[in-house]
Amino acid sequence: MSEDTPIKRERRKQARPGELLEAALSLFVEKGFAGTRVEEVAARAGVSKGTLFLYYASKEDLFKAVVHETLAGRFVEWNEEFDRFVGSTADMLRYCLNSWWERVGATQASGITKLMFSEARNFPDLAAYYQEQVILPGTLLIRRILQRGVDRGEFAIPDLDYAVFSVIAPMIHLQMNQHSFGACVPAAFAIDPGRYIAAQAEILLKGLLQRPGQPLSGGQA
Amino acid sequence: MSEDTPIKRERRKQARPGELLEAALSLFVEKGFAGTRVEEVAARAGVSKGTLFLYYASKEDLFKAVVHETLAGRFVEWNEEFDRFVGSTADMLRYCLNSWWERVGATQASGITKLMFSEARNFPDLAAYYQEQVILPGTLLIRRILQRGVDRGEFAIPDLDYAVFSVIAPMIHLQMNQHSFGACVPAAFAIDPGRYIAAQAEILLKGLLQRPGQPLSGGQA
Amino acid sequence: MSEDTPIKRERRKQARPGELLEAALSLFVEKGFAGTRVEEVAARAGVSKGTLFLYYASKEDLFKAVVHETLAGRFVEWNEEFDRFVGSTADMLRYCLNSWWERVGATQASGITKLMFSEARNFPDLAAYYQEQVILPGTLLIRRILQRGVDRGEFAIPDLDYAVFSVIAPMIHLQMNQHSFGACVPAAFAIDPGRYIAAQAEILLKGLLQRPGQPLSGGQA
Amino acid sequence: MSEDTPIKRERRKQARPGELLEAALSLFVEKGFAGTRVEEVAARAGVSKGTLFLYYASKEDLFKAVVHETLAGRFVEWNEEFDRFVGSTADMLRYCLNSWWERVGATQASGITKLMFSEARNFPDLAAYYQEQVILPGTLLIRRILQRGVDRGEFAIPDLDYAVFSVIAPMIHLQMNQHSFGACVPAAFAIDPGRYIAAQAEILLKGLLQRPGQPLSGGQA
DNA sequence: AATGAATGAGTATTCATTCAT
DNA sequence: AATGAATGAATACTCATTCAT
Repeated sequence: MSEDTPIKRERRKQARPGELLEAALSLFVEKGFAGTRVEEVAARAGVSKGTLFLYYASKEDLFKAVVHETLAGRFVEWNEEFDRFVGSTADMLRYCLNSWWERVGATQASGITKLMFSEARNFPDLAAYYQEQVILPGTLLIRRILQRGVDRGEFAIPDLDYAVFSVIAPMIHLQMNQHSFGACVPAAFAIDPGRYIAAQAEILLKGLLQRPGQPLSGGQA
Repeated sequence: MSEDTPIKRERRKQARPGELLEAALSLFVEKGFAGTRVEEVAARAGVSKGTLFLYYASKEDLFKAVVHETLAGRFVEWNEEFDRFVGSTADMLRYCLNSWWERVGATQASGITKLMFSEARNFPDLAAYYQEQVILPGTLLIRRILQRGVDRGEFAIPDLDYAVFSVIAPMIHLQMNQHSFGACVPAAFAIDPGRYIAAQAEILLKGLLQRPGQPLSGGQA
Repeated sequence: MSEDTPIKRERRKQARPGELLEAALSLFVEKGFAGTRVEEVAARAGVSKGTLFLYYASKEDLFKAVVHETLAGRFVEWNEEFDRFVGSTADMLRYCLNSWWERVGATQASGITKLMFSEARNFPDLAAYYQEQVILPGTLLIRRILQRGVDRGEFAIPDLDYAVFSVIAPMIHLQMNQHSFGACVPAAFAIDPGRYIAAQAEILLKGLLQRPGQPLSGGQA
Repeated sequence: MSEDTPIKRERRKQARPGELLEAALSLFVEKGFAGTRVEEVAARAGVSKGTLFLYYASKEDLFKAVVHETLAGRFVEWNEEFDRFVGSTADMLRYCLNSWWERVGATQASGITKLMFSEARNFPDLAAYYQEQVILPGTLLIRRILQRGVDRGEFAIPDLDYAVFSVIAPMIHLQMNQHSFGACVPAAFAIDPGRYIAAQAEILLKGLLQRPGQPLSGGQA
C-alpha cells in the first residue's frame, strides 16, 4: 500500500479507457446498446460505475468511443499493403478475404459491424461516421482490387460499382452470423468460417474471371 | 346506429391484432425492441395501452408474435412454387432472387431479418424458432434449387452446403442495409435494389454454371 | 331459446346478487380485498364483469354488500333462542360454542370475521357497522349467558365485562386460523375444530364455575 | 465537514435497512400489504424510491424482511428465560402473558401477527416460514410451561396439545383487535390491555389448576 | 339486462447519472 | 482520481370502471 501503488495506479489509470472500451464492446455486441447496463461494463472492466463516468460522459459517449476506437485509420495501412501486392488479382482477392477474416472477422472488431447495423438508426451521426470511415474506404479498397483485375484483363465485370457487394456481402454475413444466431443456436447449425470463405471465394472468382474455365492460379485453399 | 353498428365492433376486434402487429413491426424496425415503447405501438395502432395488453400479454410476446406473423407458413407455398417451375435453373435462381425481394425485401417483413440479427442473443428461444422456421427452410429451398442445377448438369458446385450462402448473403445484406445505413445516410450512397440484384445474379450464376462462357438463358435483366 | 328463456332469465336475474355475493365472499376471504379482482368474482358467479357493475356500483360497494348480507339480523333469533334455553348455564355455554361453530365457524360466514379483522382499518365505516351489528350484539349475548350463570350461583366471575373475551377469543382464533394458516400449512399442523372447542370449553368452564371440583353437568363432549 | 463526514455516510448506510423496515412495518400494519405503496415506505424512511430497491429487491422481499426481522431468534432467549424461572407455574404463566404483551403486543411487532393472518394465503411460503419460526416455537414454549405445571402437580390438563390455545387465543385476539377494530372504533369500545390480560389470566389459571379453590399464589394482578 | 372491448389512472421496478465522501 | 450510495425520470403492466352494442 506504500511504494508500488503510485506506479500501479498510474499504469492502471493509463489502461482504464482501453479496459472500459473492451468491456463495453463485448457487452454491446452481446446484448445491444439498450440491453447493456453501464454497471455491467464497469464491473467487467474492474472499476466502479462512477469511474466509468469519469472517462465517458454518458453511455452514448461510451458507445461512440467504442466504435471510434476500433476503427481508427485501419485502411491507410491496408491500402498500402495492396499497393505493394505482387501476383494475380485472384490471389489478391483471396488474400483480401482471408486477411479480412483474420484481422477483423475473427477478432472483437467484428462485433462493431454487428453493432453498427443494429444501432445505425438510433445513432445517425455515428452511422454517417461509420459510412465515411469504414464502409466507403472498404468499398473503395475492394473496388480497386476489382479494377486491377479488369485492367489486367483477368476479370470481366459488367457492373463494377455493384460487383463490390459480391465480395462484401458474404463477409458481412459471416460476421453478423457469428454475433447473432451463431452464438445461440445448436452447434449443428454452426458455420465453419474457413470452409465458408473458401466456398465463397471459389464461386466469386469463377463469377468474376475473364476465362473461368482456366485453372485458378493459387488454388482454392 | 342500426345495421352496421353490431358489425363495427366485431370487425374492429378482428382487425386489432393485425393493426397492432403492423404498428409494432414498423416501430421495432425503426427503433429496435428496447427503443420502442408499448404505448407508442398502441398509439400507432389507434388504441390505448391497455388494449394492447388485451391482445398480447407482454412486450416480448408482442415481439414474438410479430416475428411469427411475418413468416408463418410462407415456405410451404414457396416450395410448391418451385416444384412447379419449368425452365432453366439459372432462370429459376433469378426468379428466386427477384421474388425474394418483391415478397420480403421490399416489404416491412425485411425489417424482421434485421431485427432478428440484432436481437437474437437477447431472445435465444426466439432465435432458435427463427432458425428453425425461417433460416432452415430458406436454406433448404435454396439448396434444392442448386441441387436441381447440379442434377440437370447446369451447375458445377464443389461445396453445395456452403454454396447456399452465395445466394443468401447478398440478399440478407441488401435487407440489412435497407434497415440500417440505407435509412440514414445521404442518397448518394443509396443502393438501388434492382441493379444490386441484377449484378449479384450475374456474378453468382457465372460462378455456378457448368460452362460459364455460354450465353445465359433469360439475360441479366 | 324461445319459451323458457324469459322464466330462466328471470330466475337467474333474481339469483344474480346472491351468486355474486357468494363468489365475492369466498374470493375476498381467500385473497383479501385488494388481492381479489372483480373479473374473478364475476367469472366465479358465471356472469361478465359488466354485469357485476350493474348490481354493485363499485368493488367497495360489493365488499360492503358482502358483509351486510352475511350479518343481517342473526342476533335477534339467537337471543330468543337463549331466552328459551332450559338447563345449566354450563350446558348453555357449551351449546353456544357448538352452535357458533356450526352456524358460523364451519360456514362461509366465518370468512367475514377474517375479512373484517383484515380490512377494518381500510373500511372504518364498515368496521363501525360491524362493531355495532356483530361485535356488540355478540358480546352482549355472551355477557347475558355469563350473567345468567352468576345470577344462578353457577359461575363466579370477578370481571364480567372482560370475561366475555375468554369465550370470544378462542372462537375467533379458530375461525381466523381456518382462513389463514389453516389453509396453507401442512396437515400436520391442522387444528381439529371439534377437539379444539371441547378443550377450550372444558378449561373455560372450569375457570368460570363456582365450584370447579364438582362434576360438570352434561359432560365435556 | 472534517471528522464526522466520512462516518455519516457509513452510519446512514448501516441504519437504512432498519429505517426502511420500521417504515414498512408501520405502513403495512396501517394499510395492509397491497394498500402500501413502496414510494410511501421510502418517503417515511426519508429516502427515495430507488434507494429502497437498493436494499430490498422487491416489495414482497421487503415484506418478508419485515416479518423476518421482527421475530429473528427471539424464542431462543425466551426459552432460556423460562428455564431459569423459579416459582409456581401459575406465576410463570402470568409472567409469560405479561411479557408477551410488553415485548410484542404493545410494540409494533404485534402488527406482524395481524399482517400474517391477513396475508397468509397470499404468501404461502412466508406463512410456512412464520408457522415454523413463530407459531411452532411459540406453541412449544407455552406447552413446556403447561407441562411443567402438570409435572409439578400444579395443573390438571386433560388435553395438553389443545390447551395451549387457551393461552394463545386470548393474546392473539388482543393483538388482532389493536390493529383492526381497536384502531377505528370509538374509545367506548376500546379494550384495556392490562385489565384484559388480568381477566384472562384469572379464568385461565382457575381452569388449569389442580385445586382451583386454593388461593392463587402471586395474586391476580 | 347483459356483454366484453376499451380505457387510463395507478404502481412496481429499472437504470443512467450525480455527488458526497 | 475513485467510489458507490442515492436519485428520480422513464416504462411495462394491472385492473377497476365505462359504454357501445
